[in-house]
Amino acid sequence: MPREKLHIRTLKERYNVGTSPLREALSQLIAKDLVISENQRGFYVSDISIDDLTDIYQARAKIESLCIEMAFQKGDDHWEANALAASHRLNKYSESEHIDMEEWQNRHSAFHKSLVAGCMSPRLLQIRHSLYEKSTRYRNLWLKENISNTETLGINQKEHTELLNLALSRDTAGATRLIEDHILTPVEIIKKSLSQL
Amino acid sequence: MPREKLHIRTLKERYNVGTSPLREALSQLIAKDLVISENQRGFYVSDISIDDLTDIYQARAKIESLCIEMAFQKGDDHWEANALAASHRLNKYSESEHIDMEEWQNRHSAFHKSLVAGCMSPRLLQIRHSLYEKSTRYRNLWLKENISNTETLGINQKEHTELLNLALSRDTAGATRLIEDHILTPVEIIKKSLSQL
DNA sequence: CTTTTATATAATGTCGACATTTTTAAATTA
DNA sequence: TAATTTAAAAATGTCGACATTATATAAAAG
Repeated sequence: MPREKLHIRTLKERYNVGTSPLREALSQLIAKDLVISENQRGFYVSDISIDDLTDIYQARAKIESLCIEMAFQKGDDHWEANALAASHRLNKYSESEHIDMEEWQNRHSAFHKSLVAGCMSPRLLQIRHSLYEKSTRYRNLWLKENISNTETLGINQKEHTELLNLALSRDTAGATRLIEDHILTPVEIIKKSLSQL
Repeated sequence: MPREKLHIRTLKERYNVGTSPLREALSQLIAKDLVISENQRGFYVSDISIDDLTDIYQARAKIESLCIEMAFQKGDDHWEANALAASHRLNKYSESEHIDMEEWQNRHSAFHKSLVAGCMSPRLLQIRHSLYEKSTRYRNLWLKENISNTETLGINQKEHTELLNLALSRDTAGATRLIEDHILTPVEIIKKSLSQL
């Protein structure tokens, strides 16, 4: 849980590893902003907050928008084809009878990834991925609320097909506006979940 | 040097530390993309390349542009005042007799930082800083070329004052165009330095 | 002479013990 | 009783030794 102390001794026993690998693992989590360390005072799970939530999602929206803008400039036939394929996979699964949330998430993120891939910038894509990972704890709150909410999933789906059409017609202004809204949509719902904790 | 092997034994002796702190230091350098590690095969200094150079600088240009755009929307009186002050400090030093490159760099980055600070997004500013650090090895090549080049420094200075004016008049379109050019200017020069290595 | 195999050498990564620092608890003092 | 000091306990971070893996060298086979 956020702000929870991470005792070296406990973690060593839980994962059956020594000091070195454990501390290196924690180093990697620090790089992902999931863990915080104070010198000589140990490790803690990073805190979460509404401010942090909004900052991350706004940054994500802007970065995603930027990647899409660049992708619309540089994207070639293969980019279009891959986006079309990813959209199809997501569409089919969203219409299926029983929806496994993990599989849906995979296809969902694969679709968005196929769109931004056209920007051809390893660094921007890396930044985008990093922000996505940082939003995971908040996204999980959204998933718990909407695990069986078919209505919001339907709206979501409409936005995806619209996004694909905007991509194929290279409507940059429309796409950037839509994607920013699309990403920011869950924020208000998550805010409520957060204040209930 | 890029691609150089980093031997644990050698580093331990050089810095008089044990295994653990050394490996954690290397972990931090890996997070900064300055070091690469292959499992059971040790650590290496990250490679540099023209592709990487252009990618980093283009990403920097876009992120800086984004931060400025947001700062122009959200910036208040204090933001304007701080930018004005930072500009003044940079201006005065650029006109001074003897220029110490380190001090110039401090004032230079402080000026740009004062502009983007208005965006009020810790995450975006963190991303920006991270990219700036990643460009350091390439920037050093530029500095070696232009350490005593007063002409390029003069052009640079004009752009800075123009940027401040655009900020005070909230000319977003003009500022984003200028800042992207401003950041990308050194790229061609660095490319030449790189191909000479 | 080249390629493959076996051996020796060197380097990496992991572990548990130890020294240092922080935290908790008790005792003393105001 | 509250605050400060002192002592005990617990946790962190560092070190050097050891086991494992990769590399370099030498021998053997084709």
